[in-house]
Amino acid sequence: MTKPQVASSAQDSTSLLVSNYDLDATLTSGQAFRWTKSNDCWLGVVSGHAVRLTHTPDAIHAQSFPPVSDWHWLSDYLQIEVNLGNIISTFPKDEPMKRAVAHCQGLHVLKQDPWECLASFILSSTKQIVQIQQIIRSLCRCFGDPLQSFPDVPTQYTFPSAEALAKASEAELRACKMGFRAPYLLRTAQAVDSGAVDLERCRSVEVEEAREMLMTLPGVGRKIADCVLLFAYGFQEAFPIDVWVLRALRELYFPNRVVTLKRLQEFASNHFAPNSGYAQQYLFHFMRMTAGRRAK
DNA sequence: GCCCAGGTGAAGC
DNA sequence: GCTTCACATGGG
Repeated sequence: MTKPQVASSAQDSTSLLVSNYDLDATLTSGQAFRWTKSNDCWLGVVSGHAVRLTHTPDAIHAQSFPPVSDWHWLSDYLQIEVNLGNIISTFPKDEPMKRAVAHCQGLHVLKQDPWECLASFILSSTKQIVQIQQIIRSLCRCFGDPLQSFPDVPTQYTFPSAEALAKASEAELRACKMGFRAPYLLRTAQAVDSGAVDLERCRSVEVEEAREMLMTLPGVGRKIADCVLLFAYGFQEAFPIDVWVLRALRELYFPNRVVTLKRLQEFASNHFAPNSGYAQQYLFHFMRMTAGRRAK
């Protein structure tokens, strides 16, 4: 629920009323890579706005630069209207899922810009989250546009457009330390910029067709496609399986058995339906938060 | 030095 | 079809 807004006048801040929302868990769970925290205040860029967020028990307080009269872009990004209780009630009532839910109170799945999400996850393969953040920071400094921002923070940059990256050279991209992912990002940027692949079209087709479209892009396989389907397009049935989730499925659901990735993918989309995407994100965050201290 | 990280694509059976 | 391997880079 948002506070009633005065439609005509721009405001530099607002409060979004929330219940059962954990901003820290949401912004640190490996969905989005550009948020930084200092003094209990999250700083990021959403829809071309520099944003600062703080959290109290019943509200997320937001500041925008420049001021705006409509905050829908932010409440949509944060998915504050989503009722977590309803979603969690659809999870399987098994022991692993109960433990994951207990560790992830208030974790929401964001709704991000498709291009930013796609490009970010192309850069994510076999990288730790801190390194993905470093690469993307460097990419935004080199190819994004400097943003009018709060006077007391470093310059913020927009996420570079497909057009901007399509014009870059592979060597310039490699200078952002993305290694072998550089040609993937470059060729994908060119495909999106040229219109060969239309990211807007994924909004109006079924999940299978959207996944097929995304997987035609270089550097985009099943896992990265599923991340974009879930984190940008809101397909709740997507279930990205990375090394952490693979570990979760094998250790918690199929201990001492040999199960192929394909078989696990089939199991997951049935077992965790209809909100498998949320379930996946809870398992992912649970595994990372408890790494090294989980009883096997 | 080693192994691992929100994988993918190509080459080999 | 399935398995194996190279691919850059940095953290632990």
